[in-house]
Amino acid sequence: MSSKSRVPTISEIAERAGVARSSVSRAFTRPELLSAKTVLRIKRVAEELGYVPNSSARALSTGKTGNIAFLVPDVANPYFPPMIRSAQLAAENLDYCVFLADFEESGLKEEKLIERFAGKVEGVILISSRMPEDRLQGLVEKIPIVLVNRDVPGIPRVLIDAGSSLKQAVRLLANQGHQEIAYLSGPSVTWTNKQRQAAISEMTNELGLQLVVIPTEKPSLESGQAVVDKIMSSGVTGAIAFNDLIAHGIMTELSSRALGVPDSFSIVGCDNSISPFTNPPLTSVSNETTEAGKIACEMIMGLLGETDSKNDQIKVLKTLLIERETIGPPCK
Amino acid sequence: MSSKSRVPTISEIAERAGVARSSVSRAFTRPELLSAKTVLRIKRVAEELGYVPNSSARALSTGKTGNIAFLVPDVANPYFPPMIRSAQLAAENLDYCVFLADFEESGLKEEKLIERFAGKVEGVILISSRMPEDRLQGLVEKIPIVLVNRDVPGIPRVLIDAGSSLKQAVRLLANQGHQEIAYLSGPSVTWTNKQRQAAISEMTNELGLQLVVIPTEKPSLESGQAVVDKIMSSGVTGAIAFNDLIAHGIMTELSSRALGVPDSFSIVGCDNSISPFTNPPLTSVSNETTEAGKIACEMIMGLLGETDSKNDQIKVLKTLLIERETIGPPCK
DNA sequence: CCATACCCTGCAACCGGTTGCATGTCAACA
DNA sequence: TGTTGACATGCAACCGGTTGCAGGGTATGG
Repeated sequence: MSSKSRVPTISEIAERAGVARSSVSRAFTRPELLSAKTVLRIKRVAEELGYVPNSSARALSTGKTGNIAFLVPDVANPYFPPMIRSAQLAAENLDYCVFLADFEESGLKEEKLIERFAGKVEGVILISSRMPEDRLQGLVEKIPIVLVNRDVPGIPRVLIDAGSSLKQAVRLLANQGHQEIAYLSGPSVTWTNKQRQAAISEMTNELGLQLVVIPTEKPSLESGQAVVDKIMSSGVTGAIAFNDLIAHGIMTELSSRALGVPDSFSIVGCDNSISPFTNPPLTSVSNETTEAGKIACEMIMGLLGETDSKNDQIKVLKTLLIERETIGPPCK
Repeated sequence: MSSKSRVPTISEIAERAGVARSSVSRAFTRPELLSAKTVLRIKRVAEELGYVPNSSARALSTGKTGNIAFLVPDVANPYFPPMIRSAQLAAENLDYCVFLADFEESGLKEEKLIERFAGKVEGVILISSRMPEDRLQGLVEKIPIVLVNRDVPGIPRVLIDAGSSLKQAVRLLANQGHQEIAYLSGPSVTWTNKQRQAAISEMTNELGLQLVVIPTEKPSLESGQAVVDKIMSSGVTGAIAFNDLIAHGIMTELSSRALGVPDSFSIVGCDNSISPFTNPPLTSVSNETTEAGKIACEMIMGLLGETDSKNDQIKVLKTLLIERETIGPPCK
C-alpha cells in the first residue's frame, strides 16, 4: 500500500498565500474579480503545493458535476466505438468527463444503469435505447436525456435514417433480376430495426418483390452464421441484413459451404462498419456515426446551458449506399 | 428547458419521518445501527419522495467517489472493446462507475486525461500506456494505477504475453520453407510491440531466418494497406503483423492486386480480434483480453481496499496460436 | 478637502451527506 | 430496587469548495 501524498486544500493555499479561502477559490473560477498580482501569487503557491481543486466539493456547492453518461447496447459492436469517441471528444472540449456503460441490449439493465448514474452526471446520452417509451418520458423529468436512434416525441434525438439507402439497395437487387429477397432483422424493439424493415418492405411492395423477414438472435457475426439454413430453405436469392456483422456472418458461412458471393447469393449489409474490409467487399449503407455522437453531445450541452441551444429537438442524418461487390444476378 | 423535479435531501426525509438527519444517513449506510422499525419508516418516506443520495456530498465527506477511469489508446480498435466491457462489468459489481477515455495513441494526451480525472476517480486503469516511465512512477504517488500491457516495476500490471505463440508462428513459417519473413511492427514505444518484436527476432535468429522489420504508421487497416509496397520490395515471402488489423489491411491490398493468400504470400496476425472473420480466415494469436480487463479491475479494487488484495503485483496471461488458412509454402 | 464610486478582499453561510460522541431508554441482573 | 450495559437516536462538527454581502482602500470629481 503506497502512501499517496495528500493533496492540499484551499485552506492551506490560502494560509500560505496570506489570503482568504474565498480568494483562492476566485483565483481559479473568477480571476477577473481579483487583482492580477493576487491571482499570480495564489497560483504560484498552488502550483508549488500541487493543489488540485476537489471536484466533489465543487460539485456539491455548484450542483454541477461536469460529467455525462453514455450508454450503448454493446461496446463490442463496431458500430458504436466511433460514436463513443466523437462524443467523448466533444465533451472533453467543454471540460466534461464521460462515463461509459454497456447495457447488453437490455432495457432493464439500461434503466438500472441510468439510476446508478443519476446522481453523478448532468445528462445521459442513450444509444438505441430499449426502454419502454413511458419510462423514458418519466425519466426525462428527472434528468436531461438525448436519444440516438430512438424516436420519442418531446425528447431531443439524433436519428440516422438508412431508409432511402436501403430502398435503393432493394431497387439494385430488383434491377439484377431478384424476385424474392430476405431481410435479416435486428433487435425487434429498436427504432433502427423497425425503420429499416419498414423502408425495405415499402420498396419491395412498390416493386412487386417478395420479401421474407428472417429474425436473428443478435446483431452479431455468430447470429449471421446461424441463420444461413433458414435463408437457404426460404428460397430467396438475395438478402439485406440489419447490419454488417450479420451480413458478414452469412458470407463466412456461405463461403464455408463453398457458396460464393455474389455468384451464388447477393447480399447487402448496413452501417459500413466492417464492410470495406470483407472479402469480397460488402455493399453496405454508410452512415455518419461519428457525426451522430458529436451532435448528441452538443445537444446535451445545449440542455445543460453550456452551449447555445438552438433547441433542435430532432436531427436526422442522411446515409449513403456504398456499392461494392456483393450484388449480382440471382442464381437459382 | 424542461423543469426537472428537484430531488429531496436528507433533511427533508428526516423531517417527514420525524428523525434526525444522521438517522436517515444511517438508514442507508449502516442500517444495523438502527432499529428495524425506524429503518423501515425512513425507507418508506424516502421511497415516497423519490430520495436519491447525492453522490457529490457523499464523496466529499467519505473521500470516496466510487469511480474509476479506464484509458485506452483507441476505442475503435477492436482489441479494446471486450476489455472495456469486462472491466466495466467487474466494476459495476462493486458499485463502481467507470469513465472511459481515448488518448489517441498519445502519451501527452494520456497525461492530460489522467490529470483531468485525478479528482474524480479513486484509481486509473491504463491500457498500453505511452507515458514515459518516470512520469508513471511520479503519478503512482498520487493515485492508484494499474497497467495493462506495460511493464513498469513497482506498478501493478497485467501483461498479455504473445511471445511464445509468435515464436510458434515463426516456426510454422520456417517449416513451410520460408527463409525471409517480415515483422510489421506496431507503435514503437509500446511494451506490446517491443515484446512481440523481440520474441520474433529471437526465434528467427535461432532458426537462421532472415527478419525484416517494417514499421507501420498506426495499428490500423489503412496502415496495413499502405505498407504492401515495402513488403513486396523487401523480397520476403511471409509476414507476421503486429495485429490483425494490419494483417487484414495487407490481405485486402494483396487481394486488390490479384495476389492470393496464402498462395502468393503467407501472413499471420495477432490478437484474434477480426481474424476469425477474414477471408480466408487469418492465422492469429488469441489472447484473453476479456480476462485482462477483469483482472485489471480486480487489481484496482484491491488497491482501493474493496476486495482482498492478494497483492499480485504482476499477472501474466498466456496466449494461443490459432492456425487458420493464411500460411502456405513460399512463392517466389 | 470631502463626497462618491469603484475595485479588491474578507466574512460567513451554504451545498448534502457522514461520523464520533453524548444522551436517553429500557431490560437484565444482583 | 438500584446498578450496569446494550441499544437506539440525536447533536454538531466536518469534508472542501462557492458566493452574496459587507467593508476598507484608493482614485476621481466637485
